[in-house]
Amino acid sequence: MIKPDHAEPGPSAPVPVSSSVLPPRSAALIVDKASPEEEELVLSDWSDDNCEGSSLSSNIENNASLAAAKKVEALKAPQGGCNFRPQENRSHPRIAGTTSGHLSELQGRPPLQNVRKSSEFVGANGQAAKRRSSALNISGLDAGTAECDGGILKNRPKSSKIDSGIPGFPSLANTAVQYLARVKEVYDYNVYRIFDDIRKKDFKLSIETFRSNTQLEIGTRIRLFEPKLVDSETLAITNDNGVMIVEPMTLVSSTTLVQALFCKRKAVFTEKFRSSGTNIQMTLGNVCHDLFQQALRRRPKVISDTWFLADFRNHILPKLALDLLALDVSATDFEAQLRPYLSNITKWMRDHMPGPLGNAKPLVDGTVIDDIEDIEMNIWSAGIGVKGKIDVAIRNTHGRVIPLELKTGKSNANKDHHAQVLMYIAMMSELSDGYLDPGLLLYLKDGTSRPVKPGPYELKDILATRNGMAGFAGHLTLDAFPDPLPDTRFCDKCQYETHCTVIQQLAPPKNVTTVMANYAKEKTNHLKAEDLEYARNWLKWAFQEWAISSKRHSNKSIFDLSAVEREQNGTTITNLTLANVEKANKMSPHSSFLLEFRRRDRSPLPASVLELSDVVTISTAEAIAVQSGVVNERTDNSIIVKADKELGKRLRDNRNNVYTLDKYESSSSYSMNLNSVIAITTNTPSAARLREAVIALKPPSRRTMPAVELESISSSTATLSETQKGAIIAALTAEEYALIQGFPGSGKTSTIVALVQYLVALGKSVLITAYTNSAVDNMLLRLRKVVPEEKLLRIGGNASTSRHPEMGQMTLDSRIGQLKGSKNLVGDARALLKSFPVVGTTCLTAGNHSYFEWRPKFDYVIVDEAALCLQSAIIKPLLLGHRFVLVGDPCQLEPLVISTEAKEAGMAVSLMERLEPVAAQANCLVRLNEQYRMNDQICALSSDLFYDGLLRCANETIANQVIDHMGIEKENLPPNFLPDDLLKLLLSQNKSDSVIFIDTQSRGIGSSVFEKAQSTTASKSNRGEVELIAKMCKVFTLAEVPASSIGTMSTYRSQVEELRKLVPLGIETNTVDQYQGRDKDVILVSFVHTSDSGDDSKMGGGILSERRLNVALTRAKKKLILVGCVESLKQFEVMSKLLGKVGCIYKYSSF
DNA sequence: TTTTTTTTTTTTTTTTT
Repeated sequence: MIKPDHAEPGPSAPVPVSSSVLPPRSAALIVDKASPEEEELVLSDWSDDNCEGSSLSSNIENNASLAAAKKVEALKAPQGGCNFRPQENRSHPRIAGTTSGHLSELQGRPPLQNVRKSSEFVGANGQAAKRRSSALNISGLDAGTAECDGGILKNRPKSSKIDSGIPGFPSLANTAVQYLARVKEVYDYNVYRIFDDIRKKDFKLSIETFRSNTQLEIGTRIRLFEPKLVDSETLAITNDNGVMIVEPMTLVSSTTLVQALFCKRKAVFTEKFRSSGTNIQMTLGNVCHDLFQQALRRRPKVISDTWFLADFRNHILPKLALDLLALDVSATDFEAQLRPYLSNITKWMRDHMPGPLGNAKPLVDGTVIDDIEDIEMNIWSAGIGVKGKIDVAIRNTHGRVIPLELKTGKSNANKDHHAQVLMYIAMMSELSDGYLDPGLLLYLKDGTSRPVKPGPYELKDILATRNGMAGFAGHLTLDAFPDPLPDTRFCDKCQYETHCTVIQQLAPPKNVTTVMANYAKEKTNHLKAEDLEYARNWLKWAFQEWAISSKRHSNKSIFDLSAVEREQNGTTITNLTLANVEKANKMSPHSSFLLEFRRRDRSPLPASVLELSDVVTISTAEAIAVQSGVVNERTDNSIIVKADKELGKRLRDNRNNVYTLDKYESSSSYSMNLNSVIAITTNTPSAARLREAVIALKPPSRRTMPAVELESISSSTATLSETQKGAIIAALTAEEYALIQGFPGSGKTSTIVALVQYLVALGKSVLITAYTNSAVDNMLLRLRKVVPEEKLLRIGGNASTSRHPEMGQMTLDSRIGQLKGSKNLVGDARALLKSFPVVGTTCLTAGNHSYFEWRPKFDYVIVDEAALCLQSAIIKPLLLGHRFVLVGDPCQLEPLVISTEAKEAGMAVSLMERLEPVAAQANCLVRLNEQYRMNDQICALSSDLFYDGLLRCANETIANQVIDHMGIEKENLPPNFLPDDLLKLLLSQNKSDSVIFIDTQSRGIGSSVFEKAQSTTASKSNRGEVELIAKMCKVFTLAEVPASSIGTMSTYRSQVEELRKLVPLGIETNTVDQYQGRDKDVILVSFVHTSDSGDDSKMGGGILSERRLNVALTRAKKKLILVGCVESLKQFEVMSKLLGKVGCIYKYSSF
């Protein structure tokens, strides 16, 4: 038996392979010139056998792999090509020569061919497209039609020659020996009947490896690579044969996977909670990566510490100010810590980069860099179910592309880093020819570098860990967390300590040591049973919501459907060409890039598919998700995506590339809600206070207001009504919190503005939040008129925020921009940013932005539209202040909850609604019941139906306002446009004609004008109502009612789309939900339902809720026109009540 | 069992057996 060479003690350092010694193109191919037969035989020279760090393996493994290799060889031989690559010969050239003895064993076999020709390499990027398109002639092929088969493209070459180069480990690129199956039946422990989607055939599958110890459930998807063929109908995965990937479309991030090697439970928290938080080491790491990659991109003439330092100071530091603030590190300190890294980066680049940048010295694996193939190469692999970003993809002089992973931490042998590179190697091999090239680790702290050589068993071990992770990651429930570590030594350093211990109480782990159980108990001692119950409910509901939404829009479809199919589903645009690339900021070398895509056939892009600020992935026919970005601009014909980097060189240059953009469904909002729930359980005084108010429902209290103060208020709030003043006083005197219920049109924004104005005058600090960016922007723009702009700061915000020029000045970016050239950036930024008394941001951003981590607490937190906000979304902002004021109306729209189960259990109850009874009793609730919007006819409807008659007009002028217009000449209308009596009603200036219900009488008549509501799979529409409403709008515009003061609305999205097509220009059409908070003189509502809408009683209940109807009825100031089929609508209780209140029901019949 | 819709780049960066 031949002993693997590196089983022998080898203290000698690897002999560097100089490129001048070896023939070009074959430096890695050790060829024994003496033996012609062997000339063809390719041996790897991934020399260096100081393998402790480079392999998890031991001698046992190597012996085993040798044995495995022989098996593989035996298996393959009959098929023809001999793909055997003797792994035991991984040694440096000198030793390679001495192994000819055992090489001779292999003589007589067919020579190896085409195994490692560089021309076969097909990378994820450039080369990929180029090579494959020429080889397969798909350049003329419509990528839209390129078929997907579970993530493995059908047009991938099925070469029988491809192998992994690692005996005992299958090629991941060889689709001929792959199975993508579903478990149909469980025969026995780890014996299944599966249906293979590729061969459309049943197989029996037995799992005989110790790596898989969980039973698969029926319906589970699995991918098998090169399983053992027991017979024509039986497959086996054994320790030595085959690899199984469970749920391959569930992508586990390679970094999470690596974390799992330390603590599986922590890794699952990372995937599901993604709690933010940074530290100095992480920041150093990010900066070093950035600098390294910048140098590779820009290739300065001379590489030096000075270049890096200048780049850092000029371009990175300004963006880093906020992070340093959060870390409380000065720029000087940070720079001092950075310097040693810079010299190591410089040294590595000078040594190893090709000229003129460097000296092209061989890397630690003996190979020489030819070029940099890609930077931050993004890979989504549905083959092994892993995703990741490869720091640097190096092309060496043999044409092989290998991953280089940069690390800034300690360089002592770290299995985790090794494992991460192994995943990158596997993913890259899948995209190329299946050969597992070794990768490299570079430690920038001390400049050491290590090769990472793949071994079959460690690869299998990591993939087994991935399978376990995928099970937990794909399972969105409170009990889908791995058991905690047995001991607690590292727990207090873990950022998920609270998550972990709280969830241990809510969902006890299956196996837990007493030490750990006690630890968790102790850490959660401050929580009462009701606190835990609250956390349990909200975590459970958040997971339910997440689970439903991930089922509906899953990023998995990118692997299951072709681009054309995905486009039909409306989340994708394909058949695109890259029309233009430019820098977002031409002055900055660190600028992001704007990638403009157009249809290849120049046709217009589908409307409303990918919209502004949607996150998208960019794919080509060959590789999924080569990059991600955000939609920055959108016209009929082009879409511009903003991305951190350019597309790889070859991708960009290949004119034949066909691109596909897919909407990326982010789950971060669910994570944020989950984190918020955890936040209220923490052991801090502010969380304890909030628990008392929110969970224990402790009645709030008020202080008495000194007379002086009272006086000063009345002078500065002269324009406000008495109730509005009352609201302000309630807020000012609240010890814990106050609620302001703003009835429709009651001027709650004015009240908030006055309150903030007064607080600022008193020298208090205020955080202003709302769930939506537009509500926050709206408030700040109003505030700007009464509070100096220097006191306002906007954190976060979307594209439309920065499009308000005035808003732009208030944003964090522009505020920090003002400090340009500062000698003490971090200190100055701290002083400046602390000085703003008023800060505006959305609820979710308040819970996530680093600014709020260091800033002193606010005196007040004011939440607008609080009744629209989930309790879990509101917790984090409330923790940022000493007391809070919730403003909203629980009688209008409630928080959006998709899961009916969660909704029925109470998830849609907003905090405002929850606190309302306690606050009312404690005299901490003020109702703004005087409204400044509707005339008394319109007001009465909502008042009677929803407010027990409390809602009333603020004054006579409001109560008596009627529509103002110029009248119309009948001859301006087409003949038979609308009946005369209807025209008269519409334009009537009698107040009693302010509310008109137009009964379309369409139930059951099958009229050609009123089509039945189209019950498609999606939304509903009613063509007849659209036409009627469009006609009425026309009447109003002819009578010179300004289009901007007319609005149309419907509960259904598709009806809104139909309306938008027909309604005269300038008239706004929205869903009812979108109209909340807004008003128009004239409002026309389309109810859509007719008799044949399906199961009416259930349907209407969902969409025609009391709250939604309340919003619909309270948007019009002077004229409210309701259109619907009375017969169909009156079966809904709330609608029949409404119909009883409407004075004027006009029966419309088509003619 | 249907419908509303806002957040949010992504994946990573480090530390610890």
